[in-house]
Amino acid sequence: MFKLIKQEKNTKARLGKLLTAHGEIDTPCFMPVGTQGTVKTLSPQDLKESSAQIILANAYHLFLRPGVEVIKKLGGLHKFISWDSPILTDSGGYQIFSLAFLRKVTDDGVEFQSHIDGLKHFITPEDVIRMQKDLATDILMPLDECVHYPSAKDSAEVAMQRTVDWARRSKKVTKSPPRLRSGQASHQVTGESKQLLFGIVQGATYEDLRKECAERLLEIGFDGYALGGVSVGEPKNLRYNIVNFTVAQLPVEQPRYLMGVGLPEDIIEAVGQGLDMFDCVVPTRYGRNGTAFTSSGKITVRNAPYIEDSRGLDSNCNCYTCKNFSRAYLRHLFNAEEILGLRLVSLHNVHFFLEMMRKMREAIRQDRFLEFKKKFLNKYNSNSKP
RNA sequence: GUGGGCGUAGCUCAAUUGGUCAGAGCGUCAGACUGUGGCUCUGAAGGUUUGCGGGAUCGUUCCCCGUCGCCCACC
Repeated sequence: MFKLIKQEKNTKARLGKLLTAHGEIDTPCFMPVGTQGTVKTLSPQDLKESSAQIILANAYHLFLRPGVEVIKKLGGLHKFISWDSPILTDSGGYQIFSLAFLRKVTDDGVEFQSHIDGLKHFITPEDVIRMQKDLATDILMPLDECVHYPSAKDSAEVAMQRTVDWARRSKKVTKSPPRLRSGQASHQVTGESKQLLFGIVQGATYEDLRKECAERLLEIGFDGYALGGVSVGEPKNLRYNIVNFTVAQLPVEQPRYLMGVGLPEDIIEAVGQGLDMFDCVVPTRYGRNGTAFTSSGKITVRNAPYIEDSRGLDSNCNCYTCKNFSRAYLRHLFNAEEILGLRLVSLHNVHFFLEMMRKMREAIRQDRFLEFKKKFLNKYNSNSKP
C-alpha cells in the first residue's frame, strides 16, 4: 500500500510510494481535482502529458449527476472517464456542508437538498462508501463533518465525534461483501478489495480534539490519514500549528493527505511538515479565471501589460502552453472570452504544480529540501512581474 | 425648405415641478478565489461639470435665444 522510501534529513519531509489498484503514485503528490469526472478543460491525455499520476473525483457530484448506478453500469469511473491511473474519490462531505442547502445532519446521516435540482436526499456514511465502491475508484474517503472557521469548541467536538463514528461505520462497510445486484457478476470483488480507505482527522483548531480524533481513527485502522477542516478561513499560522500538531499524532508508515490544500507556498510548507498528498482546485480554478502560476509568482494573464508581450507564461516551463503561445495571445483569449484561454492556462497551472511536486521529491531524495524551499520561494515571491 | 425630437463618462442611458456631491449598467484598469463555483465578489480610474456660444435666475443637465451635429415626419 504505502512504502516510505526516505525521510529527509533536515525536515519532516518524506518520500514515498503509494500503491493502488491502478498503479503507483510517487509522494509527495498533487492530485488535480476532477469534481464531476473531469479535470475541467483537460483531457486524460493532457493530464498524462503533465505527468499526473492520480486525479480526484467527487462522489457527491457523481451521485447527483449522472448517478452512481449509471457509472457502475458503464464499467466504473475509470472506464467512464477513460482514465486508467489511480483516482481518489472525495466523499462529498465538504460539498454537502458548503454547497447543498437545507441540510440536516444527524448521527445517522445527512439530509440535504441537491444544489442542482432541489431534490431532497438522505445519505448515510454507508451509502457514501457503497457509492465509491460502485465507482470502483482507488482511494475512498468516508463521509465526514467539516466545520467552518471559527468554530466553537462544543460544535467542533460534536462534528469530530460524528466524523469518528461515521469513519467506523465506513470501515465496516468496506469489509463487508459488495452488494450484488441482479445481473451483476461478482468478479468485481477483487478490484473492490484493493480499494484503500482513508480516515479523516477533524477537530477544527483544537489540539485535544485533533489528538482524540487521530487516536480513535488509529484504533479503527485505515490505509491512510487525511487532515480535514483545514483551509476553511483560519489564519495561516494557526493552520501551520494545528497541522504540525496533528501530523505528530499519525503513524510514520502511512500516507498523510492534507485535504484541499493549496497554493504553492502552502503545499511546500506542508510537505516540510511531513504531508504526502494534496488536492486543490486552485490550479484549475485560477486557470479558468486567468491567473497563471509561474516560477516568478502569479500573473494575471488578462492584465494590460501583456497586451504585446511575446513571451510565454514562464520561461522555465516546457508545457504545451508555454512552448507554443505568447502572453499576448493568452491575454487576447481571456479578453475575448475564448474557451481555449481557460484550457491553456489550466494546462500550464497543472503542469506547474506537478513539476513543483517532482522537484520537491528530487530535493527530498537529495536531502536538500530546505534549499529547494528557499530558492523556490525567493523567486516565487520576487514578484518580478515584467 | 417646414415642423418635431435628441445631443450627459469609451458605449447605452438616469437624474423627483431648476436647488446638497451629475448616477447606473456595460466596457476599461486592478484585486480576491485553498475537499463546489467557465460562477461570483471587491476596489479604482474615467464627465475640461452635461455639443458650442450667449441670456434670464440667488442658483440650472433641466428655462430662453443663437449655432453646430444627428434622427423622424412633411413638402
